[in-house]
Amino acid sequence: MPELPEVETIVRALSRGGRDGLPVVGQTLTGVRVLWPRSIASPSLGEFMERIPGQKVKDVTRRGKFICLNLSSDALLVHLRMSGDLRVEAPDGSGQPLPLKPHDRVVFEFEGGQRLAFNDARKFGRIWLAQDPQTVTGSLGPEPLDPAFAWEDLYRRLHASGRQLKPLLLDQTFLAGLGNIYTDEALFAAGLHPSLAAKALSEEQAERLWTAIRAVLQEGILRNGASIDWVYRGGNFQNHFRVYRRTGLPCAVCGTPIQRMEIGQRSTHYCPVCQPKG
DNA sequence: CACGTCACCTGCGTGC
DNA sequence: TGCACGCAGGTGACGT
Repeated sequence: MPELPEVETIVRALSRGGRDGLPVVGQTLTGVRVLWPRSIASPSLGEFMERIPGQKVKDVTRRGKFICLNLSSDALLVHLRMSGDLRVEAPDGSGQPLPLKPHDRVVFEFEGGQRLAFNDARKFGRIWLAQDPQTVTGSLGPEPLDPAFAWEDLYRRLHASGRQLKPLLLDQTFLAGLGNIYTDEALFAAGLHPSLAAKALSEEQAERLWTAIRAVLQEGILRNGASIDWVYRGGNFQNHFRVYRRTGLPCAVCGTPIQRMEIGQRSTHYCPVCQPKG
């Protein structure tokens, strides 16, 4: 499911409240229930459950598509992959434990009865507990919205690659945070064909791509992400897609039907006129 | 190194 | 109605 804007939306809600109304920052963990052990990537299940109780959530940050809950002595990292989500719940006042929802995989319990549920229908999501978050996120590429990330950096990295634009932009070690939606939208906004060789881009085209990537991510965040199908809650960027899942519909700029192709086993949507190959 | 293929999973929409 | 099939926001492990 979630790409950078969806993850950022969740991080902000966990920090300040929002979405579910309840922040987890400042709360102290009392324990964790693991209903699908494979959701825990590292350490072992036993160690994971042992190290959690007593740790307080200092703050919640994001690196690429990873959610990072910074605890008293560890970092709790969550990757939602395709269908994961985090849900904060307050105790209902009855004194009874809150019921689980379908596909709840891991439930964190806080002092005072509040909970944080990791829900993941497809079971692809993973959770890590690490002293140093870098051991998990260390190989990620630059943050596209980092003020220090300049268009010249993108240009240099594009020219260091022998790959096509689409698979390259999806590679998290190249740039952290883009997924299938925002890659297609960014390439459209930049007027670049998804199968262009990254090396072939001019400085001007690289700068356009840099601007486009940042603009679509910012717009996604502004709209609280995209909610598609049954998975994500709250965002409305899906109502503003210009190419993603719009196969056959007219391009908003030129009216040409949007086309769909496969690149690297991922469906790719583009306007054949606004995004020429040449 | 770049690329293709499969694996991991469940649920939903479509069409027969 | 039932069922097969294709498709889905992601990544990691392989083999070539």
